[in-house]
Amino acid sequence: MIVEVLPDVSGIDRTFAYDVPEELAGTVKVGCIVRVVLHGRRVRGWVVAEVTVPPPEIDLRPVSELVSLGPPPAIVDLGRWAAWRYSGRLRPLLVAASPPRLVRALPPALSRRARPRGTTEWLGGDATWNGTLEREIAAATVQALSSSSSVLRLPPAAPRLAAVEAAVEATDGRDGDVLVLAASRADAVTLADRLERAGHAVALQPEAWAEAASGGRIVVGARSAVLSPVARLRAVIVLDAHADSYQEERVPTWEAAVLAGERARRAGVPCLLVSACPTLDLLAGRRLVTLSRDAERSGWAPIELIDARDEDPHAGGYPTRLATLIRAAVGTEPDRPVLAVLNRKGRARLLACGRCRSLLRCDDCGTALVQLERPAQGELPLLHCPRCASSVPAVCASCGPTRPRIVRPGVARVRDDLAALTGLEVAEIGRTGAGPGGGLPDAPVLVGTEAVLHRATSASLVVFLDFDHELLAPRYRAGEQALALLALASRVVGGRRRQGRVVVRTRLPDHEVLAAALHADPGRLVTAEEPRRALLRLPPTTALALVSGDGADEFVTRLECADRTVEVGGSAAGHFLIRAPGSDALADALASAGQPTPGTRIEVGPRQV
DNA sequence: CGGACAAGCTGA
DNA sequence: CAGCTTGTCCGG
Repeated sequence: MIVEVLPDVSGIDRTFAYDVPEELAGTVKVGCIVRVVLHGRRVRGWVVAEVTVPPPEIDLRPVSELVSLGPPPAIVDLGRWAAWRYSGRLRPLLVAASPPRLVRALPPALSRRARPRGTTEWLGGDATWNGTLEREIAAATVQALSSSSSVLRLPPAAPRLAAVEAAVEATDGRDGDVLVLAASRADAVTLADRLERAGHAVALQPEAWAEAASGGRIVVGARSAVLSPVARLRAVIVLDAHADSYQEERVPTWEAAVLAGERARRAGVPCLLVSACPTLDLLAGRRLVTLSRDAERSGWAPIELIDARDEDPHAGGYPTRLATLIRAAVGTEPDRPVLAVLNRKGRARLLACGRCRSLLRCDDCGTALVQLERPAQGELPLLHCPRCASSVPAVCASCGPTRPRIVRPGVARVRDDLAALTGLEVAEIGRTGAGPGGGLPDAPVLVGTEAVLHRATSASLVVFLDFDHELLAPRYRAGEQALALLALASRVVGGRRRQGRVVVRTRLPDHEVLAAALHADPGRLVTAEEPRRALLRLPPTTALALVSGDGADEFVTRLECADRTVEVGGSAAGHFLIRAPGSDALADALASAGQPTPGTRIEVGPRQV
């Protein structure tokens, strides 16, 4: 037997043929991790194919050793598809699909145990929900599962466990296992724990890789679990499918929700995407199932707007109403903290009119304008729109020509300002640090970047100190990402049922993202966003890729010769934005340009555009 | 990636 | 021209 082996060596992007010796003949299969001698080195690699015709005039070396079991053949194939779809190498996908530690043999498969119906406990933060909502979620889940590909819109604070259990139960008649993806490792751990306590056998990925492969368990994990070795699937569920964390940040920049759809399609099983705020990309080509208006409303927190245009520009700091709201929340719920969320550090500054303090935005597309150069003495500055690439003089929509002022919260000052304003202890928390024993600091008010929303499990109030940085971020998905933040905040405070509140300080109180959250109707953002995307020819109307790095120039030149369906736009120095009519056309076009030279980065579905 | 080997540079 | 660096090629 002869096999093709892909070495686990980062610089090598091709396979080599090896001979399988007699003693390994029964055990070496596609997906296995083997050791081979390559160029005098002993390296690991994956068996990616069995070959019937040996390459001519090469005396083959033998496979030295079987190192570990690896992804099943169907996952090797899925990895190949993803490498094509995201114009990258297969190796990173096989790394993600492989067990974290060596696996020599699989544990026994679990036989299915019948669980008595109706005994499920609703645990943890879901305790305040009554049974009516769970029944509505279960019915919607069953309805969604009747389509091969659907989006279930569940409000942020709704018990996602109800949807997972309903899906498990509804597909009980079929053979195989349910695969559930969660947006973060922490979420996956929590979900696995709750499912186990409800009596299910669970294989948490990646550590229970072998258990997932042997079958009979619900397979739960974060992004990479979409490549877990489930031999027989009966459904795939992606929770919080809108989350950015589902996209791999290194190239190839594959998206777990996209792979989940393809995996389910190949297995002929339903793929259910669950999200409080489905993006246009998720909705494209899928059936949308929603709850009743009442049920959806109950899962979003009430949003309170603070119009920053009303603030006295000379007073500085935050308005007193903010202090009132924070003190009230601390007073009524002293055991849950107040979270104050600051926009990410180092983001672009916004410009506001020096007179009326309203933001200076592009007349054509609404993007925040930036000031690239200092104006000449006595002249009004020229402002630049990063999206339209046009330059306009500084003119305020309501007061005419104006001298712009930079709006940026003094990052270091915010904590002191809030402490002075509220008279409460305010602690600053970052992505990791602070707090004894890795927990959150024990202060009634916590300030940090959006990471605080991921780190705190519960809060009485979430305050977005300057939401305009999210609303107007120079990325086409800014609106969707901003709504996702409001959804996350709604979940952390527990929606309407837990009397949680979300306060948003903004100069754009009529923005459709805020309207969507205020009305607990994410569809409002979709309606507003759809025509804009079509007009500006952005996804899902088109598919994008960003080519950068050393070989970008050369690669893009070859691409333009090889394929006429794509459109190449240069943007920042050395970066090229590639636009194609769809993701398949994009992948084919990029593949037709041949192998990019080392140092060329191809980011399919770029996030920062 | 990392070893092999060739071409290029330096100093006596 | 030995001895070293730098660059390019290629792997079964």
